[in-house]
Amino acid sequence: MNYWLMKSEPDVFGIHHLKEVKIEPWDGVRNYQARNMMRDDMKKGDIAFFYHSNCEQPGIVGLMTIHKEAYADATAWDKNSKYFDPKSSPDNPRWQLVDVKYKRTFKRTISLAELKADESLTDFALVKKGNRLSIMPVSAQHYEHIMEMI
DNA sequence: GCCAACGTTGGC
DNA sequence: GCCAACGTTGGC
Repeated sequence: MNYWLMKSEPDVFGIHHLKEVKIEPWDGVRNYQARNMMRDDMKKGDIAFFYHSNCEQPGIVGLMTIHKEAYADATAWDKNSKYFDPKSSPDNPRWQLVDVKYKRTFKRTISLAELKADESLTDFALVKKGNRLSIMPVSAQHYEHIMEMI
């Protein structure tokens, strides 16, 4: 069992959207490190924190599970998609995605400020300077600790 | 293979 | 809206 954190802008796709649709392909990841983690390490049943980025209160807002393991991201060869990438094609897909499934919304947002201030989380990738990865692994210890902060 | 230019992320 | 950080691109 692996734990993850996945970022999304709530104006584009927030946890309330996921709650409505239940299952969603996590499309649009165009970063190799993030792709590789989805492709190589994410397993069905893994748990992921849903993180709201680029918004009034950035932070962790809930939980989801990995519902379907990695497969090709078809938005990459859709010319009308904002995620279009001319270098990807159905024959040679460059990008992949997983399906995520809604699990729960926390009764409050665990803010980035709070996570940064927590001494147990100083080596958590999210709070490190310059981190821009939209998908990152979370250790079991960090997962347990964050769950106790709710 | 180097590196400058450029684009994106995302907090503030 | 600003800008630091950092990834990618492409000329050489």
